[in-house]
Amino acid sequence: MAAVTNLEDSNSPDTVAAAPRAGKSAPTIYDIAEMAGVNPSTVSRALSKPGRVSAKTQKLIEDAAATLNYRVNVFARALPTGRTHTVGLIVSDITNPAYFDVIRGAEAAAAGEDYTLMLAESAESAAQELTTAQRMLATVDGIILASPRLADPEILALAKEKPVAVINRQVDGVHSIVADIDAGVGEAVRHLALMGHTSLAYVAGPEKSWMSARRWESLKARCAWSGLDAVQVAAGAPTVEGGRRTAAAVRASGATAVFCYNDLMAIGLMQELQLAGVVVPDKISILGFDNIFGSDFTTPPLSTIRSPLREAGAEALARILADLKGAGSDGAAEPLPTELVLRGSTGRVS
Amino acid sequence: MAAVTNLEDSNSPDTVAAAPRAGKSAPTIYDIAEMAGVNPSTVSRALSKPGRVSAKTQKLIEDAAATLNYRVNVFARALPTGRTHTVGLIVSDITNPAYFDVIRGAEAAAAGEDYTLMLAESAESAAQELTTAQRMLATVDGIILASPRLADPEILALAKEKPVAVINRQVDGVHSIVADIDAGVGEAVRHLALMGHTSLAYVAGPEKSWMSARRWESLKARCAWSGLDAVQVAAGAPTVEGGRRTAAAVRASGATAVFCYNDLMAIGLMQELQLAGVVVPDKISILGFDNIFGSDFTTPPLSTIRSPLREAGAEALARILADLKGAGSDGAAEPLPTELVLRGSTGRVS
DNA sequence: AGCCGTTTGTCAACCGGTTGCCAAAAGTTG
DNA sequence: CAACTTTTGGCAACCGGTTGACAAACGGCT
Repeated sequence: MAAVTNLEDSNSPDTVAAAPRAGKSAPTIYDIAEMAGVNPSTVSRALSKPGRVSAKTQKLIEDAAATLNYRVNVFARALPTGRTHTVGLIVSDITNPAYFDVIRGAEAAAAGEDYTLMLAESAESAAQELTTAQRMLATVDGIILASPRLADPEILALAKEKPVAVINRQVDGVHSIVADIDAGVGEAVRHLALMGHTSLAYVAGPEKSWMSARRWESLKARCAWSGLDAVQVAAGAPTVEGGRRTAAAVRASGATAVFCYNDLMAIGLMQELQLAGVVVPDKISILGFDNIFGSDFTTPPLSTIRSPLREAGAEALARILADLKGAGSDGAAEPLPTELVLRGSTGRVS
Repeated sequence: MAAVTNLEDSNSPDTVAAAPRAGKSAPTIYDIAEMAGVNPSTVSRALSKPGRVSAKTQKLIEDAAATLNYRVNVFARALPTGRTHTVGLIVSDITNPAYFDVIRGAEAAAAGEDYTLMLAESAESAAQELTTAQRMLATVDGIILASPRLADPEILALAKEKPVAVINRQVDGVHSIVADIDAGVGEAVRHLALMGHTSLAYVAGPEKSWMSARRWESLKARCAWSGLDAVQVAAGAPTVEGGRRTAAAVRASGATAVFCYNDLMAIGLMQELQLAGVVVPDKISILGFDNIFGSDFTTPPLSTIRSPLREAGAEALARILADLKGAGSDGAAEPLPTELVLRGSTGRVS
């Protein structure tokens, strides 16, 4: 488990000063109370309940707090309130660059609201995801699950404890942030059809991945509509290595264009195919999903369907904060847009 | 310790929109005390001070804790002790894949000791790194700084508060985990000399980067020893984009082989050079550092000097934990080994 | 049994905030 | 100016653990 802390605190990098008080311990609201000549509870209110005390006392207390360089003790605050100003984010695989943007987006949104992000990974394991989530439950105010491998009931159980938002998944009763993959897939299929492809294939990701199934359905539907063939030819771990392993099945399928569950797999597949002498895109076109870091390093650079991951992260965090603030959780927002990023791994059928 | 599969009441009040309901309060040591017929403080000791209570009572208490499915309230514990069982890790840029392994290594080491990792990023800014670190100080037991941009005195100041370990940097008086770059650089220079190169160049990273300076020194020393020319020709942000910007300077230098501060820069440089029609490695050989994810996606695949980042992360965490446990393990361990990874971006001089 | 040194468990005082309840102070109104 | 309403600040009781001091219980020994 790891956390991304934000840094709204504009405390001066005070070189020295440390503790104006003799003792080394940090100043408390009692110190402030004494200095301002009021009761500790008044200090507490001044600092956390805006408007509860008079402007005059407020100023008095804020000044005292400033000169003492006071910072709340988050543990002391969390003990009675249960609130930690922290939101957890669990990703299925931290080495998947696709999560960069999710993390960045959530982090930025958190920082803006004076919240801290706690990051953890589940190593593509549903069991680990569950234990991690339950461990987190004790120390965070809400949880974001990015591409969860958990089953719906488990997610709902978590949501009963604390606000939960899922990314790349649709779970009824839980904030679900999903990209409108139909848009990107539609664009891609149209493009491939134009290039003369008639037989498309899909390489699936993990079987527990809701998004993998969703992508396949979208592709299938679109192909049916366009009168193209579409088959799912393989599945595997959503990694470069996983993609490599599907090469044989893909070749055997005879398809001239193949969609992969994500860019990582697409890259692995392309590498393996090229190793076997298959020219991309002349012999076969390859498409990924996500547009991750490095997807343009390959030769040819990978064509892919871009998802607004950063926005997804920010949106997930915003939903949780809204829940926390008691604001009535609004309905499902409209899905985020996706778009086709055309590079060199797709081309005219030979 | 104990895995906690706690699904409790499965009575679903139908599809209520994410009620942040607190749930029935978690069991406390008071509940355990009552169940076991002892005093709460005895429970506390049984659970945290091994050997302080008799084996009989110990068992009694552990059983009660197990049946109640008890978990300590970390806030309640942290309040009087100040210990949070959390270690912070600050990386300079979370989108740099080089940190994947650092994070993974530290995370694994932490999990093994029942600690939690808190991750933060400083966005390559020394100021932000400092505020982030100071903010973290309040909630972690120790801090790991990966490739810090901070100045030594600032790092030492942090180390005075809580245990600190730095990765990719040498700071006297602070746990410093550095790779033995001389080994990898030596290998690389020997290889290039063999290939006929006589004029090498170095593209530096951020000026505040200790590691960048160190790499340059190592290269310079090695070249002097081998009778080769070596010049630092440019510097820039340690990113793909930063690497691109150095292309002109690199070309102008006339060097036939260039080391880049890291793989990201090497990739950017190579892309820009190729765009200008320079053939790699025929016209110019390129070497990176770190062996990051994606460095083998390029054409030609990047030759690089591999650092044991994962081990570094684990080692840093171990040092901090040792400090925390009071074991004054000061001794600077021997540096971690590096090695040359030869791929396609280096070759015989034309 | 009497004495003495260990264990082992209990009491109570924190750690540093939050918050319900109440009374004093301030502000309004007739 | 009295009666009444609204603010504002203080008191004290938590939140759930940890820990020093101390006494009761225990065990060994003469």
